[in-house]
Amino acid sequence: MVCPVEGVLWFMTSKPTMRNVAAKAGVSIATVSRVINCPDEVPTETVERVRAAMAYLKYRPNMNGRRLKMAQTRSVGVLVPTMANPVFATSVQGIEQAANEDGLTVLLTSSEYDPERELGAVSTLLNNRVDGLILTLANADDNRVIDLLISENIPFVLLFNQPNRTDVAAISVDNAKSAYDITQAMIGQGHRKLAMVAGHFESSDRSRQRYDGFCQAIDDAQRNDGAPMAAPRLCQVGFGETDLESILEDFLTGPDAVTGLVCSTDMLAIAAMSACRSHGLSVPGDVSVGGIDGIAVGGLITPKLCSAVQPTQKMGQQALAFLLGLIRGQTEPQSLLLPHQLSTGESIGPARH
Amino acid sequence: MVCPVEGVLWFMTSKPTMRNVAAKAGVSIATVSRVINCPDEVPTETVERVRAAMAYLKYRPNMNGRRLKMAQTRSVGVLVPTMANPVFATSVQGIEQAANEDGLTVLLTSSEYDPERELGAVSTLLNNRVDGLILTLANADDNRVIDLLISENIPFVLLFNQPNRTDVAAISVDNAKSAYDITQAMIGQGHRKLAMVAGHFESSDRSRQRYDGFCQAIDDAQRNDGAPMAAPRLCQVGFGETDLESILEDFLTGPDAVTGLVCSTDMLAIAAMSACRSHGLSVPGDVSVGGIDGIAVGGLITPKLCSAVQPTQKMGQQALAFLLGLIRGQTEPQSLLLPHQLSTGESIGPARH
DNA sequence: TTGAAAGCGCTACCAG
DNA sequence: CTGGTAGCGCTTTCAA
Repeated sequence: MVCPVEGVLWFMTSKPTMRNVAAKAGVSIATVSRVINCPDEVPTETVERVRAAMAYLKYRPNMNGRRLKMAQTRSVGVLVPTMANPVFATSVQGIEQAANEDGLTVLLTSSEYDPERELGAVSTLLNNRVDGLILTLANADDNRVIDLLISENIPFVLLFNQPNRTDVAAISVDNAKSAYDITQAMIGQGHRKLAMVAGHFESSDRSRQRYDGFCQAIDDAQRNDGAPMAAPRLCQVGFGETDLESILEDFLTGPDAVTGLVCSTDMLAIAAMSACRSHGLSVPGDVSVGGIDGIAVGGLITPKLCSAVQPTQKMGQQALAFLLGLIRGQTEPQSLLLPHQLSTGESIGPARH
Repeated sequence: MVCPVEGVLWFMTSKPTMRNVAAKAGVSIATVSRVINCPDEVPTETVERVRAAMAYLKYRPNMNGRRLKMAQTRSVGVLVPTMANPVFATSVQGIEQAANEDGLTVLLTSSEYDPERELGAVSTLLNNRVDGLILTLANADDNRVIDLLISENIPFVLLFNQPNRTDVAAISVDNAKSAYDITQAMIGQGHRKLAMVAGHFESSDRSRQRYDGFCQAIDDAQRNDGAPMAAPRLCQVGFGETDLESILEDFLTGPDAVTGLVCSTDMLAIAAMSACRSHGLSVPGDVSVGGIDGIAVGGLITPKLCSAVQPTQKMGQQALAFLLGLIRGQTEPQSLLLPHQLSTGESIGPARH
């Protein structure tokens, strides 16, 4: 009986494997493997015969077979809150680009800011035996995901998170400092009544850190420069909130109306500016807005009048490079705080007519 | 000698496998497999013992082993030009969400609008034996990727592409019609001199299709309504172009200056509006701008004065549902044209963050 | 320079 | 209801 695997029937039935290539080229599968992985150790003539067979059969190496055998899977897992936020999306673009250059496969998941889904997503990624992970967590402190990753001893890099503990790898801007600088700049422009617009703290540790910086700046201005600052105010907005008009009403109207809004993120800044206009306020003029994040590389929009900018796509690339170092054991986990660039004055924006 | 695999040493050395679980629970690996895949066929008592062993050992099923064995890998590949464009990013968010609900793993790649990279990325995806693909191609006509996919007989859905051939699955708005409607609306507002701002045709077939619709609308207005239209003008912009100020100068100044710009995409509309302001023009007022795309669900910004909108996140979800149908063989490939909603008047608005 | 063979972790078939 | 077993496609010794 003809061995079906080296016969002809499989041709239409299933995808060609190394066996078929080997049979076609008249060599063993070990040789085919060598041609794929270390062609230098095989005579040119043989290499060519095998390559010809591969081309003829349209052979495609099965990564799953390889992964099962090898220690490394050459894949990385990525977890972000949502791709609907351009900040995260561009960072993923950076990750993907860098991964592509290294021939790594990217497995993508999103949590929608839900810690429960974070855990599930990471679990799936681990089941896939990724070599490492890049994550943006809702809250990086006391996080079960981090405990899990550490206990499983798998390399990971936090992106945008700025955790308390210093033994985990993290790449971020200095959230508190960014907010501090923006607030200070706005105070320098004469603002005395300021509010911060931020996401709920439980779904974004960045929010809380930025709020801290905001308060600190007001406090310092009062204390050191004797500026007659109104107490810092906070407007917390839930993720997914689509319209800030009514939410911001208390802040934008009445005798205690603020003259400036410091926003925790670009998206909130855009939303806030829209809300300002809905209330008949001009931006700038009656009110100023400042935002953190800044979408710079490949630059989309920076619709803020005052912003702390760090190119997020580049941050993604850096995160992958960092992760690679960890995977290879060449680097130790550490917190990397990237400098932000403060840009004041009006920048481009669809928000202005 | 103690069999190392069931001994104790592996504990620190390697990850636990079904063997270890089986040994711990005092059953065979076949039973462990059943507990995972069809617990109903196993007595409750046994199930619990096995589950306990899994928990104790922190067992994690290895998807690569499973994939090697099974016909389906329960993974899908996604290819977009870039995640830096919110339109694609939100669509990926939709795909990821839907995939997550179905327990599918998403492999993400990006082409940066480069056909060469498209082919490489898809090739990698196929090496991973994904069950199907969702792709946004630079140009879906006469595309080697499509030929490859068809010859390999693997299910795929085009997203945003609107190919000539009718035997491939595609989900898109009607590009020509969108541009036609926007242009018509602007003509209705009194504009007689219009230009289209579009990406280079070779890196986006949508651009060309939208330009066709633009020209058609002007032609029809002239022919049927006798409107004294100036000839349609075209400003082609390379992907990644960040500043349209000088590029648009010829269109915005001089005696032949246009009064309106129809933009092929949201991103271009944003950039165009910015350029208009740089030239001292108010938007709207001296000039009007209209854009196609529209980021609606999860909506970021729709900074257009006149736009054709179709929620892109939902499009991603639909694409995955469509793909699932193809994979299961329940659906035939067909082109799905989603309706666009024409929104005129000023709408700058944010939404989620 | 090459090949035979032993698995990687898993599923599914078949026999008990 | 359970266990033994034959691979899935691949890499990697170890011999020849």
